[in-house]
Amino acid sequence: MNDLCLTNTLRLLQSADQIKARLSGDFASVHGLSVNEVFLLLHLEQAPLHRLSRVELAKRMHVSASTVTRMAAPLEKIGVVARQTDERDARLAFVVLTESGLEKVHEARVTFTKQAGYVFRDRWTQEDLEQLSGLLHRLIADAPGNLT
Amino acid sequence: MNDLCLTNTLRLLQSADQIKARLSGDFASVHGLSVNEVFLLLHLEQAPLHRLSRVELAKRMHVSASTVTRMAAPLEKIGVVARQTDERDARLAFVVLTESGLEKVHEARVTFTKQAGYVFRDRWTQEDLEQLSGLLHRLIADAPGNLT
DNA sequence: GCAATGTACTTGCATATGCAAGCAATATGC
DNA sequence: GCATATTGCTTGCATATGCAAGTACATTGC
Repeated sequence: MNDLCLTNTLRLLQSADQIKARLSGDFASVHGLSVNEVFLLLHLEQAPLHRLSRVELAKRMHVSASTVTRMAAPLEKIGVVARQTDERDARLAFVVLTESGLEKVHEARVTFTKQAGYVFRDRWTQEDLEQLSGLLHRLIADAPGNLT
Repeated sequence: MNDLCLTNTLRLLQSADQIKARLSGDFASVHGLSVNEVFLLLHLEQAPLHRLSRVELAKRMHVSASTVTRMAAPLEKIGVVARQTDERDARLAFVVLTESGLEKVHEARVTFTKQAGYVFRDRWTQEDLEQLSGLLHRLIADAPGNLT
């Protein structure tokens, strides 16, 4: 039982590393973005008003606040996100998706979908996929920022 | 169908990030190792003669060769791995697990198993776990260096 | 046998990231 | 209301990592 938990955890992490390695090449060449940058944009896309505070982004991406600060800077420079302050709380500095950023994330989603298709290309039935989807959902259902 | 592939890929990557974040704290405090270092040791543990060349390690870990070179250095310094050359091919520089390294990896496996138990702690039946195990296995079955 | 090519590893440089400290604004206790 | 604590963000420093170039060795083609 516990060994099965270990097996599953190892397989999950190894699968993720493998998939991430495949994705990173594509995003870099097609969109000039890293996998993590695409995830940041996806989080903003699904957020109300297409914006999130930096700490909220950090929590959802499982990175530190400083990482979000530093990831946002170049994304601002290329115009896909902007900085927005809150009227009530001057500490808050939202990261908000721009029009251009919304386009970018739609393009990235196409690439992502295509690559995701390759990952499961062989011998995966609709039923298999739904089964996996359901099981994985249980791992992230309670966490904030589920992108699915 | 393709959307299901995307959903699964997103969920897989998000689950992995979440789990990795949980693990990293534990390995650091309990063993003084990073998650990636533990994976390196696990790869060596399961390899014939408990050793692998640096490029082989790089492939299995989905990192660059230079990363392996640099990861091995501090691990050598603390004595858990050693460098070993090949008689036939002087280019090869194996990373080999020492006795101390073997102990370390057994300890780390205990921690890993415990944390893996927490990940699946609630409402996961034996059958659920076996189902997930089987599905994830198909994602990494063909890749070299499956740790399970 | 030797030149050309390929492979294994290392290193310099650039980027990415976490932690701890610092700063500014808000919230809390009294 | 004011001192203290907390929160959100940024920055300095250390570590981690990839890419490209360099080095040493092996393999191939002739």
